[in-house]
Amino acid sequence: MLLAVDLVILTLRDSVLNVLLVERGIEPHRGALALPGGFLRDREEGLAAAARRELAEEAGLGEVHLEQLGVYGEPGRDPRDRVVSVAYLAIAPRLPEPVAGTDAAGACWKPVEQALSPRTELAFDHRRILTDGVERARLKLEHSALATAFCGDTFTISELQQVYEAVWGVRLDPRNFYRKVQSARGFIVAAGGTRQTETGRPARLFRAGPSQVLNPPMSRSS
Amino acid sequence: MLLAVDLVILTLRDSVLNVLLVERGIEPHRGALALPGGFLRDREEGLAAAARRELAEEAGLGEVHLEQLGVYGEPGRDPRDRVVSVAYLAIAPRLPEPVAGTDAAGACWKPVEQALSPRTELAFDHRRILTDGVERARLKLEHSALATAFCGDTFTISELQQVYEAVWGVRLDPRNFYRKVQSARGFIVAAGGTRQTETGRPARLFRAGPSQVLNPPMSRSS
DNA sequence: CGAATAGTGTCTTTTAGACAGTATCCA
DNA sequence: TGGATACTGTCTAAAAGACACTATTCG
Repeated sequence: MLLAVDLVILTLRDSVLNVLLVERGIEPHRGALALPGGFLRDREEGLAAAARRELAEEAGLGEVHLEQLGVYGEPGRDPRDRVVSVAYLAIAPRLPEPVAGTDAAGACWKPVEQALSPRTELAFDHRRILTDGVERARLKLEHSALATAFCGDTFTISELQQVYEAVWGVRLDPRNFYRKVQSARGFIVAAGGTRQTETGRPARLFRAGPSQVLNPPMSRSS
Repeated sequence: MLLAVDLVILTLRDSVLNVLLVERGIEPHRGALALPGGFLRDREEGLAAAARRELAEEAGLGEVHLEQLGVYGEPGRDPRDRVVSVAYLAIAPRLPEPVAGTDAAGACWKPVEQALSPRTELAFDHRRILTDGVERARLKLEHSALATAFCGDTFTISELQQVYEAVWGVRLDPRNFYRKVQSARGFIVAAGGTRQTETGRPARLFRAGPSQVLNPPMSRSS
């Protein structure tokens, strides 16, 4: 019996939700796309530690949001052996460019919609894992401060709004959104200073607040 | 490396949230209380299947709500060997009496509050698993039809209200609760007939509706 | 009848959502 | 100045919450 760790790493690129995928170089499913991951390295490695290691090795990512997604261990999911995989969900802020200093050469960001389309072949049960990961992210946006994990250290409110719009696939009213995130206590706190965009009035900067749970929660409509 | 399954089995007894615990007969933690569970029996047994088997063997429970809670696999959680445990959350309706036809003789229901009090010694990291299971149940009550899993096939609205009050530890207004559960579409449907209580007007019977997700969600206050 | 629980109606306060209007930048 | 985005104010409709009231049972 083998224990593996798989990662659903989500980020925003050009206001579109993307996931990090790697092209498999070995059988089974050689040539197909897969979630980054690997087997537990040694018997004393913790699960979360293994996830952080894979995150660094395969994606070059350090301090990002990481949470357990679930276990996928049905017999037959890997034709070689009985493999039980612990899936983790990672949320990364927008990165300079694809993936710098990556171990797995074939790693690339792909829009989630494209990755989940029937035309894309994903290895093993990674389609299910990715679906569950995206669903988890969508649910947690409503009730937790997860959205800030998609942003850099400081961010504007309209950047935060883009996170919600991209992950949920909806359009939100900027004016109501503005008041809503401000009224959710502890969600965001003013960081001081402003950020200039291409055009228009500069926006004030904020950073993630102390609260992990959102009260009141965000609404998916309007 | 060993793979185990542990169960957080919750039910209501006398309007109090209870969890099923077994007294350990072997080392380590001999004599301490623990969540029911065990190792995967053979290499081809699925995880959910193993959870269902343990549910039947250790608690005599058949068709109950069962969902994955998480993986607990930090090195050192079991002094014998590296054990990775997949925790499942099970919700059972109120049962005739303790546990009939049980394999583990020492199985008993215990109020969750008591089980989590500092005076009770739980084996391994089962205190954490139980805490997570109760927290999951509390969260899911708001947005899903999980509450009906605590009730029998048919139930009255005040029985359903007792579930919320016990799990959340709050008092709810019966009149507003009544309208609330009725207005959440697909939550409960009339089953026909009434149930007589000790005193007062007989209550109409309902059964679980088709919806798993509650819209609008239930509120924890008032 | 009174006590107790079931179920309905209605009022008030709060919140969500729509949207007009002002502020501050760039070209 | 116009155009764009940031931010504020205000109105309306919907929902949450408080609570009076009627209905039906038992003793």
